[in-house]
Amino acid sequence: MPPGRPRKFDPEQALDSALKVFWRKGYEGASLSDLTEAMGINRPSLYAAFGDKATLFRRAIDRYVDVHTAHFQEALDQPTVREVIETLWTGNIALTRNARNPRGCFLVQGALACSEAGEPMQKAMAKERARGEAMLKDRFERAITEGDLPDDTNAGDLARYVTTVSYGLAVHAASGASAADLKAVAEMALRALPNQATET
Amino acid sequence: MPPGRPRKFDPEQALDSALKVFWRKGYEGASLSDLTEAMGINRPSLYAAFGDKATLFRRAIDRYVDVHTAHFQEALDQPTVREVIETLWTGNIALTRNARNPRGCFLVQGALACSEAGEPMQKAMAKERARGEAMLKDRFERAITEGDLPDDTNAGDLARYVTTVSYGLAVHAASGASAADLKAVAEMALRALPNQATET
DNA sequence: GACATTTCCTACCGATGAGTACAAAATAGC
DNA sequence: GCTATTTTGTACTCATCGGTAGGAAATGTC
Repeated sequence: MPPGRPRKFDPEQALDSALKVFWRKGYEGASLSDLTEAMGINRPSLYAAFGDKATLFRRAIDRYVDVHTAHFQEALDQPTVREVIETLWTGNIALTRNARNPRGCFLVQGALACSEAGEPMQKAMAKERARGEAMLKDRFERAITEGDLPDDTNAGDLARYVTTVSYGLAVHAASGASAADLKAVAEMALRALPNQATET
Repeated sequence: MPPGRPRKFDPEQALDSALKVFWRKGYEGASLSDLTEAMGINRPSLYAAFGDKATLFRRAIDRYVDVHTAHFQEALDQPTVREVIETLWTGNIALTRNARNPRGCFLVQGALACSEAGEPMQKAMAKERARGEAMLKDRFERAITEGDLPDDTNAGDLARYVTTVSYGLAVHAASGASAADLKAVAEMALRALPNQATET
């Protein structure tokens, strides 16, 4: 144990609490009072442990990606494109409708529209979303070489389509759509895949 | 002309300016100073003409629906379901990427995540989105009776799919995706429609 | 020109925003 | 027990938030 008074809170738990506040209220809608209350710590402790509000938000982004998007890698590891996308959307629905978390996707609603002060956060969220899309694109390019997708498939367009549906599902989830409703959308959206047209 | 000092601004123009601020920054990200500056009026004039910030926001919603979603009715009037959806998505892309307006869809990003103070606005936006979806559902039910859609089509699911893609396109547009990119997504998304599977 | 009416403008209000100063409290090492 | 070190808690800072008071200015009516 290092010298000095021991801290009375677990930084990881506190970060999880902060993430939930940002997730529900967005970067600008979350006040420091909201954050400290949810984290169970006082203001100076927050600043000592996490820096300012912007830094805390960035930490929350990383935490979200680490903890709540594990299904993303699981999806990429699926053997077929159809399973990749099915796993992703199913995981998205489970995530955005998980009763233990705020509704919707943090990366979509955390800082979609905001004032100048929030623009760096807006960009950070967009960058993170783009990173996910790029990973999908890579996965689909591999599928083309493997013969799992037709040679003339545009992997970038397909990846963008998949993220488009993901984001749309997230908006619906934020407004309270049920998991069953979202599931029906995902099933329908799967029909757009190349080589999947006549399977249903 | 009524008695009293004449107002020096056009309320409709001022409302358009306020809408753009809300559109870009969201309900909570838009300050009264942002609003009055963009509207070219001072604070008491704003309050006299529009009431408080919440009322102004609601007026902005109505204005948005009236002015910027005209393509929605045009889409509903199309003879076939495919054309309905094509017109809708094409119009959405044109709207959310119009250089004269903020990027993205006001109804999606205006109040997706916010503090308690913004919750009534959040609900108002969701209600407006749901209204659009309900109109699509009605249109698709009509298409079923007309034989334009298979009898076993679930009109509600289809409408939700269409709005899901719309919202996803809006998120992409807000992050700066090009119209061409979005158009490619819309084309792909059309492949999910019943009876459209093998047409491409 | 006097009056009623409406808008405009400056200057303010209390509340809350993010961020911090400073001292008391709690530990480790000696 | 004493010192060095770190965290905690209270109480503050200043800027900005949404909203308003009150008087000057600009019109129509008489």
